[in-house]
Amino acid sequence: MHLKIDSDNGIAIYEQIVRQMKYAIAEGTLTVGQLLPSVRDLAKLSAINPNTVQRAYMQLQADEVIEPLRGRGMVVASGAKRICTSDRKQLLSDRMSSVIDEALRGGVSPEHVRDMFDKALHQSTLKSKENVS
Amino acid sequence: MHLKIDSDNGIAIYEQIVRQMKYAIAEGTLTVGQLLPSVRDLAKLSAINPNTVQRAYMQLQADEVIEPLRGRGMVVASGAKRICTSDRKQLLSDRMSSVIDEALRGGVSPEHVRDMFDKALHQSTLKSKENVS
Amino acid sequence: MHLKIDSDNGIAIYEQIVRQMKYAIAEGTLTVGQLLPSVRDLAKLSAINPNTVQRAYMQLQADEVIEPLRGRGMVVASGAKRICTSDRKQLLSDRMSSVIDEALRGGVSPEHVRDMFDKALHQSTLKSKENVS
Amino acid sequence: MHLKIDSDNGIAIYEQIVRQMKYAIAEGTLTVGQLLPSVRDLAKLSAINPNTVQRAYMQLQADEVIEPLRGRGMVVASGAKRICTSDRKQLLSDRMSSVIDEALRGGVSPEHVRDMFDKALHQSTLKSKENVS
DNA sequence: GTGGTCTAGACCACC
DNA sequence: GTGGTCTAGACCACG
Repeated sequence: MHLKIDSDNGIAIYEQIVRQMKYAIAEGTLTVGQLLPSVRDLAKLSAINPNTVQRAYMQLQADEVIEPLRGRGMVVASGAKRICTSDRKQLLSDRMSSVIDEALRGGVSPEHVRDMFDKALHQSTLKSKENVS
Repeated sequence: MHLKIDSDNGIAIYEQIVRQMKYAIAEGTLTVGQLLPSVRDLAKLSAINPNTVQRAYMQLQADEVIEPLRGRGMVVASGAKRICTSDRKQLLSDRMSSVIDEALRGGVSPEHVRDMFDKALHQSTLKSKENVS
Repeated sequence: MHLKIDSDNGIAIYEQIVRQMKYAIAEGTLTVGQLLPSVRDLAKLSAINPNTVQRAYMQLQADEVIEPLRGRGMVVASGAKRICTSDRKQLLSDRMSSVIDEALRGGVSPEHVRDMFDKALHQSTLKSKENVS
Repeated sequence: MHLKIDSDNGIAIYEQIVRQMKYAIAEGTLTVGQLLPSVRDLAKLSAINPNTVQRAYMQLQADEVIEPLRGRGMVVASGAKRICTSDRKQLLSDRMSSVIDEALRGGVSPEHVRDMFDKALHQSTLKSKENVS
C-alpha cells in the first residue's frame, strides 16, 4: 500500500484513504482475503495520525469492503471487488451529474458544457499519459 | 431574489448564497447597480439567520461583486458581471477536470468517462427542461 | 459653498461637511457673521440627504463654530476663525502623530519614515499645484 | 503573541488583530511556518470573544498570510513576510499622503506641514525609546 | 485538541 | 430604515 495524501485539497484525509483503498481493490492491487497493514503501520508509513487511519478502516468496514480477522488484522472482504467497482462508478457518475446540473442551472448551454468536458478530458488524458511514461 | 438553501448538503449556507448571487449576476437576473435585498429581509425571506446572510454579503463584497451604498443597502458592483461569469466558468472547469482526473487515475478508460458524461448530460438536460415546463 | 463629497472613503459624510466648513472658515472663504446656505439648499446643491446636512450643522453648532439666527438661518460664530484654525492644526498634528507612531511600532526606522514623508509631501505639493493651474 | 486591543478607538477589534499579526510577521516576531495560538487561546488571553478572533483569522487567511493546518491550527503562510511588509508600507504611505493632502487642501504651507511632521516624529521617537528602556 | 459554521440577540454609525 | 461589529453559546468535521 502506497498512499498519496494531500492535506490541503479540501477532501478529508480519512476519505482519501478510503477512496484509494477502494481503487486499489477495484484495480486488483488489493485482492480478496489479503491482509491489510495494521493501523499503526499504515499511519507510520504515511505519516498520518493513527486515529485518522482508524477512522478510514471503520468507514471501509461499514461499507463491507474489509472485515476484521480476530487477532490477525483487517482483510479484504469477499464481495469487496464488486462493491468497489460499482461504488466507484456510482460515485463518479454522481459527481459528474452534480457538476453538469450546476452548470445548466447557471445558464450554461449543454453545448458549452460539452465543450468544457471535451477540453478537460483531452487535457487529463495527456497528463495521465505523461505520468505513465 | 429567490434562494434555495439546502442546509444538509455539506456546503456552507453562506457559500450557497454567494454562489446563487453570482449565478444570478452572471445570468443577468441581477444587473449592475441594482439594489440587493437588505440583510434582514433576505434572512427573513429565506429563514436564515441575518448573521449568515451578512457573512455572504461580506464575502461578495470582498470578491468585489457587490458594494455598500451607505445607508441605502448593497448594490451590484460595476465589474460584477465580468467577474461572476469568469468565476463560474473557471470553477466549473476545475470541478469537471477533478472528476475526470479521478476517473482516469482510477483506471476508467477515457471512452468510458465520455459515456458516463453523455448519460449524465442527457439526464440533466431532460430534468432542466421539465423544471422549465 | 462648494462641497466635495466622497461617499466611499470611509469618512462619514456629515464629518466631511464639518471639516470642509471649518476649512473654509479657517481659510477665510467663510467669514464671521456670514449666513450659511439653508439645510435644504445645501442638501439639494450637493445631492446629500438633508438629514445628513442637518447633522453636520448640529455638530458645527456644538463646536461653537456656527450659531442660529432666529428666522434667518445659521451664521458663522464670532470666535469661529480662531477655533477652526487651532482645531485643524490640532487634528492634523494628531493624525500625523498616529501615523508615525504606527510606523515606528511596526519597526520602520525613523529615517525610513522621513523618506516616506518626503516622497508623499513632494507628490502632494505637485498635485495641489496642478489643481490650482 | 501579545495583543494590545483598544475597543474604543473606532477601529474594529478584528481589524486590530489583523494589523498586529501582520506587523508581527513583517517584523519577524512571527516567522513563516510558525503555529499561531489557537482561536480559543488567543481569545482567552486577550479577553476577546472567540468569534472575533476567528474573524480576524479568516481575514488573514483570505489575505494569504496564514493558512490552516488541518487539526493542528493556523500557521504563517510561505509568502506572508513579503505580503505583510509591502502591505504595511503601502498602508502607511497612503495614510501619510492623506494627512498631507488634507493639510495642503486646508491651506497649510508645505513648510508648516514639514514642521508639524518634524515635531511629531521627534516626539514619537522619544516615546518609543522610553518604552524600550 | 483544532478550525468552521450557525444561531440569537445586541449596539453602533449612517442616511 | 441600512450595513458593520461584537458577544455568547452551540454543533460539526477533523486529527
